[in-house]
Amino acid sequence: MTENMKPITDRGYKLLHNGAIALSQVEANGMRIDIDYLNRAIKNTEGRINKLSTRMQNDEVFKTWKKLFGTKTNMSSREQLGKVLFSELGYDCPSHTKTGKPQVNETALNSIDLRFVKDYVQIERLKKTRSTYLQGILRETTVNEFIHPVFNLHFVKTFRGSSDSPNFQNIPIRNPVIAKLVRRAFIARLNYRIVETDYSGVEIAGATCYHKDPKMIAYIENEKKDLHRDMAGQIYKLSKKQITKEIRYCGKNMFVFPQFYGDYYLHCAKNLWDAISQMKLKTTDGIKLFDHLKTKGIVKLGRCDPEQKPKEGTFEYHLKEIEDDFWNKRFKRYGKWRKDWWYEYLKKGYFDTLTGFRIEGVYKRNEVINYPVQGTAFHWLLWSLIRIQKILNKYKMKSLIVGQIHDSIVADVHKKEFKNYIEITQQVMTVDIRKHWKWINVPLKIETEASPVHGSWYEKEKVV
DNA sequence: TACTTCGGCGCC
DNA sequence: AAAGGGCGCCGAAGTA
Repeated sequence: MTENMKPITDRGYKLLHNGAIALSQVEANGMRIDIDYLNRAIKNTEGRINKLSTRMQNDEVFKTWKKLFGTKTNMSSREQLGKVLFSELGYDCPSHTKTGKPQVNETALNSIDLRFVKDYVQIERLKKTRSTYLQGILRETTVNEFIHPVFNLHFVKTFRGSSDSPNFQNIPIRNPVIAKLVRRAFIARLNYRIVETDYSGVEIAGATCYHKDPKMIAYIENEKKDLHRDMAGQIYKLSKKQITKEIRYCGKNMFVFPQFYGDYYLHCAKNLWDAISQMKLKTTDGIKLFDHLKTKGIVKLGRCDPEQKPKEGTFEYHLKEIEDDFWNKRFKRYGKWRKDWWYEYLKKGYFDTLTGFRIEGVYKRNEVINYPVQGTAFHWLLWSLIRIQKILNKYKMKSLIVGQIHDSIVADVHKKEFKNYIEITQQVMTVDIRKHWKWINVPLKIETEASPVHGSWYEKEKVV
């Protein structure tokens, strides 16, 4: 256990006890791996890396690099690349690390328009894929072609779980090309299909059990209401009809979630503003967002200097107003909870989760607000996993739980048990759990995705 | 050679 | 008043 966490109720203790037993079975089950595919994929990736590498070595920038570092030249050294770009070639260094060195991450590199730099970013992405994933999974695959990832319950200070050897919880999914390259290696057993069941919006629901804000409850209960869309509309001054999927995405991932995690308007304003050009945002009627905002009187982001008050009429000023409105009007009760929860912690020196644990020690405000929510959300998943596995065992079903990713359960489901498995997860994760924890004050929803029989994890598709 | 720290990046 | 929460794994560079 981490030093500052302990169960303070019988239920809390039992959850971890039964959770450890359940996860040990998950580990023993393991997931089937296509070794032949992995070997092919490694070779292919190798080829792509070599091709890019050759092109880079013929580039003018590389000559400068070699002049600077001679025999010490290492094309995968970010530090060296930083010196080449920011000291030698005179490009602007947008930011520095906490130890004062130039930051050479993807954001910084994307600001430089050179083929050499684009090739570098691409090659690093492929190397990450090769080493951490393709080779990393192959290394952990046993002679009978299974991996058995470890699922820990006692390392994470928020009461979440973690996974290692290999880490089952960070397999690529957002970049579709990389996702396919890696996930194709995870395959279903013969006559089985891979089924992944996610709790949707679980942290928002978890938080609602603490703050009990009636407006948030309404958002969750009413299928027609959509917080991310509403915020996107307020941010970019749009009507519901004008909001595209991309614009909603920005509202969700650059305002709503960051705000819940304790971010503030300056950071949000900058991201939301940059997204307009980077994602080429347009309304559903094809109007560029910059043009649209101009008609509403906003033409500038503002200086985004934390030391200075934002000027009226700027986008940052607008975001400051939205943030105020968000916490003091729209979700007034939630905003009050955050203050009360923090001051209560300052008085007592600890805080308790609804699932029966105490977290003691020195924490920052954002940690005190986030830990109970993150932990509670994971405990819902863990409780469900234990219950589902018990049912699978009790009825001697062939289907097996093979992994857990914080708010989702991955199983290898026998083709004849598919419908049954869906019913079990639905019952346990949305109905039974609310009988176990009476303080859950919002409906819980799940989403299921499944691969074809004999398919790979990459091929999963929504089950309706 | 073995170990640690840092920065980076994959995921929720 | 402060100003994004949580992981694990990799390679580079420094140290012993």
